[in-house]
Amino acid sequence: MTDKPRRSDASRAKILAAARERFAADGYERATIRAIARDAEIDPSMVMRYYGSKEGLFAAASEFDLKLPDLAAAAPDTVGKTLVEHFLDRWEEDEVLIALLRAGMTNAAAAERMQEILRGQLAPIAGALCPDPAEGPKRAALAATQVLGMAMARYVLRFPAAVELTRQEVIQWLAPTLQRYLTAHDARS
Amino acid sequence: MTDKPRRSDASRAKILAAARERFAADGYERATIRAIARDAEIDPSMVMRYYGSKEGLFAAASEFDLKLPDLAAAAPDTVGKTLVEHFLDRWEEDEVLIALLRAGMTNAAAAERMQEILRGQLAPIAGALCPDPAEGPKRAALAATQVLGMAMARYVLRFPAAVELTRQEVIQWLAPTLQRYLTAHDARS
DNA sequence: GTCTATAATTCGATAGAC
DNA sequence: GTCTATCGAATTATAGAC
Repeated sequence: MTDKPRRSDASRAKILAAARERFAADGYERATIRAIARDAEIDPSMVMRYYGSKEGLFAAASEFDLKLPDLAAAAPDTVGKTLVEHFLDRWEEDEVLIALLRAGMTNAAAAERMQEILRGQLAPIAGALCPDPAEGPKRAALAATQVLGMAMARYVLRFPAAVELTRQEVIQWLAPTLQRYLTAHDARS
Repeated sequence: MTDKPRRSDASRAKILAAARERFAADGYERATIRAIARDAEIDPSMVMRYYGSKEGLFAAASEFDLKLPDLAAAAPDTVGKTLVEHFLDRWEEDEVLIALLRAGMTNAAAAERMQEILRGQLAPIAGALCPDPAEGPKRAALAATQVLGMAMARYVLRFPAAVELTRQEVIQWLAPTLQRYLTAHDARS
């Protein structure tokens, strides 16, 4: 499947890096191909040539792997804590998640990509953790509401009180919530 | 403070209603003044005349009152449930909250408006509920992460598993979370 | 592969007749 | 108050020279 390396691979990588930054910072519509090209020190027409259209560029720039750890292997009662710590790291090391979050609010392709990640990467693990495997999608969605809500308040909307939370505080407050969403036998436990 | 009714009040109201719909459905940048005017069956130049600019129109269309009930009066252990029920109603009856959520991701004025609502309307109540009144902003921000995250997943991104949750399920899963964020003595209780 | 030039739209905003 | 006409700027995308 892997093509032989093209001579333009360096340019393509620079474009993708610049695109991720711009989409993360400005959202889909405000991030212009011109600005991305300027950041990448490349002619705008090259971006079109390589990725066909703005949508194609976004699709390429928004591929993402959650890199979830093997939660089943860890102690069952530390699932929530492990997950919060993992997401804190991912939010802060990779701007693609922020880009998806910002763009997903107004761009259908971005919203769909988030759905794919949820369904393909988080739901299976949730199904393995919760009492009824059939509830995987539901448990994953619940966990996503809390994780995405924190990301939005802390990294996008930048509510002062959410930004000022220490890493430890985020972990301590959110871990029990995720633990319950993913492992509780029913909502009232 | 109240000016005498202008002859154009009906037009202004129609514009505001159309603006709320468009901003909620499309976000700030994709919602055009031309489209809003068309929906309101009014000339686009009238919108500019009445509200000065697109930003002015958004500011007028995004005024919002959470209409929070008097939580201190209710039974202390039903605070979470009461709050989830209230927000479910507000999300579904008033599109301004969705508009703010969508627009807040790329528009600074919208994000600021959300901060005002959090600080002015939710934080005081949180301060009255939690053990240490000084923690009002922090507790309110935590509650907001969960409430906004659910709204995003259910009404904006429309994750199937989040959309399919019944009203009862949303209440049962989220109520204990909000209860803990707002009333727990510390994160680990 | 790279760049210039430009097509084709669309937008917010303004000027001015009536 | 209402509308027509239009400006000026910005966008994605394309055609074609080198």
